Amino acid sequence: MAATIHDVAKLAGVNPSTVSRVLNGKASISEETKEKIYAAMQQLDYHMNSVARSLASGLSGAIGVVMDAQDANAFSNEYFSRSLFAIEQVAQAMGYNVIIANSAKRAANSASIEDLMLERKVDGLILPPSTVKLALLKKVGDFPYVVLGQPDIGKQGASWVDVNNEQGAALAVEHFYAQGYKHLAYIGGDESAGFVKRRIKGYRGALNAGSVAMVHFTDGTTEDAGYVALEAMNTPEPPDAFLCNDNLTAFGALKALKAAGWRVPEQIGLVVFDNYPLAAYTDPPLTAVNVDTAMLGEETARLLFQRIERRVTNRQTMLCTSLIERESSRRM
Amino acid sequence: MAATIHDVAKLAGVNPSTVSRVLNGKASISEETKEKIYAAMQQLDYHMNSVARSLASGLSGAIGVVMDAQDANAFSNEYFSRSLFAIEQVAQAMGYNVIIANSAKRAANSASIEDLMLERKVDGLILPPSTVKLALLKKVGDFPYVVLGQPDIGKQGASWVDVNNEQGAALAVEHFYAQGYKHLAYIGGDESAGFVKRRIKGYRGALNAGSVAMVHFTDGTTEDAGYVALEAMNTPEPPDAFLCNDNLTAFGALKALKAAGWRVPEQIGLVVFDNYPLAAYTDPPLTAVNVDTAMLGEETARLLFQRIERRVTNRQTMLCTSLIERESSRRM
DNA sequence: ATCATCTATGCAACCGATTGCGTTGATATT
DNA sequence: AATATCAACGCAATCGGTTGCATAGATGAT
Repeated sequence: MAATIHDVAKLAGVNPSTVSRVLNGKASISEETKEKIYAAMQQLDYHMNSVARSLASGLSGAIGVVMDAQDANAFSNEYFSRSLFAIEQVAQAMGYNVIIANSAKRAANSASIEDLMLERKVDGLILPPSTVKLALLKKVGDFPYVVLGQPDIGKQGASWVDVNNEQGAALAVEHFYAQGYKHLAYIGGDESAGFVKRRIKGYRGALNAGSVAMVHFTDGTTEDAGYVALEAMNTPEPPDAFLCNDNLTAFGALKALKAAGWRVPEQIGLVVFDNYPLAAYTDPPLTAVNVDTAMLGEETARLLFQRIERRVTNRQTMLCTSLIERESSRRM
Repeated sequence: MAATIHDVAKLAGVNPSTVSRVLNGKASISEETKEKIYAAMQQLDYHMNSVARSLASGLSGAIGVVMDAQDANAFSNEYFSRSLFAIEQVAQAMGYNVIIANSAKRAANSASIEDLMLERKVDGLILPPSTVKLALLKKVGDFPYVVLGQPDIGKQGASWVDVNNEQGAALAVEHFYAQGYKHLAYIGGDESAGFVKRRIKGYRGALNAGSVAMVHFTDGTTEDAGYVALEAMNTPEPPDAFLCNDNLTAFGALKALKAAGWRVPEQIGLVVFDNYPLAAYTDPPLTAVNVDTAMLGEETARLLFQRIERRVTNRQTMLCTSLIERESSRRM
């Protein structure tokens, strides 16, 4: 068996509690005693049993990150992955572990998500907006959690961090006008999603007076995006620019438009939400509303740790987007 | 405070150990007593304290998945993400949690990875090939772990699960020949990576007798892939088909080739390793050597759990690839 | 009727830390 | 010199389960 705090104490000729104090730097311990204890730990190759510590301290030393990926493809969602990376960075710096859990495919019970909290496996939770409406949060009480994304509904006063979708959409609209596009359209996404609604709100709000807001929802697939884009072009007053809800949409629209003989960006401008790595390598490269996902994850994790330490009250944070201009919307 | 096993026992009028037995279904307990205990648990809204259980049982109930992402972009690596999704699925079905850890950006010490094991935070570890050479594994002893990917070096007898890269490359070569391409080239990747070496080995082995194996390494960027591809075309005997090491390479090569006036697939065939979701939406769509990443993750997790339960000895598994034929290599 | 078996449950040690309280000796205060 | 203060460390309870051993009662075998 591995050495325990008792073994170390015996070898160093002190009480286990003294070893514990050295380990945690709590009370005042003489240099001499510390030396002996460190030497003993070294000799026995001592490593803390974090489980025992958790039991005694009441803290698990882990946070849970919940996602709601319907399938492997959704999981691989760049947006989430990149945030997760940042979250892990922050957690590791804080000495915390990150436990991931998928709420979507739970075997008939999202209970296991709650159990992360109820069975004290984590000290805090990062949740996707979709889970906020669940019974889950009723049980949360004042358990520390932060929503990664603005919840559509749910109790007021929840902590969340999100990108400013309205601002991002407005940024794209302004860019379109600046480049001489006049008849804009929003394409892609699902009306029921809150972030889509907010983008459309920002898009509408930034339109010139008198403009008609065209919005074309899709089923989210690349194929449907292409189909819907062409359909939009086949109207009395076709748009000359598309703000694409996501990268799959942009890929589909771009492909279909080119195949139908439209020239991008000369005839039609394209801007996509989220600067997916490959956005720079399409033909032409896509102008993108950039979401700093690393920052998003970082802020979310930071806020969660502040909540865990009870240092702050609940709060909501929105991160501004920026525009990365590429060929797909360069007309001037 | 939340209810404990003692509270439940008192309310049910039994001994805590009896409650524990009911909880774990261990010994024989009368239906009558069970009823009383379940009722008490219900009434008190009892939830197991998994930390206490871990301490007593010596099992953490979690596995660790280590990755070595150098940056956020690498982390978002589809390949890894999709496997991770499958791993989480299997773990959740087994009642285990998944702790993720990034070995690359650890604050000056990969020690925190070891600590997952040494501090008993996890019962098993899924490691990337790169970590196998670390001092880490020296400390592993018989601690259960599985490498996700064939290690380049490291002690013999390690457990790993990987896709059969040689077979995949051979599959692509055979396909090229079947489609009438004659002068093949491998492009992309880094010579030092073991999986690249294995792909090239498979590629070479499948070439027709007398063929010259052309291999062009890149720095992994899309830009360099394009540059290198054009350079390859600008030789006395240019290739008429490229087997691309990864999707960024394929994107870069495709873009550069088209820009230089080459027609794909008529003049030049393209096959890419790994069926990245967007591979189907390039122009033309890319033929891909398909890696079943979900299966990869699933097998890896399964093997780990078998190792944890000491039910199997170490073993190595290779998954075969399949070819998804699309336009980029359709000449016939 | 006696003894072996078995079922159902209690008892208490244990897992490996943390921590409030108490004690001891040394230094500082007046 | 007597007392207050404080640094340094020991003691033992505690966190919430698990589990080997013991035991009482019920059942079965001979």
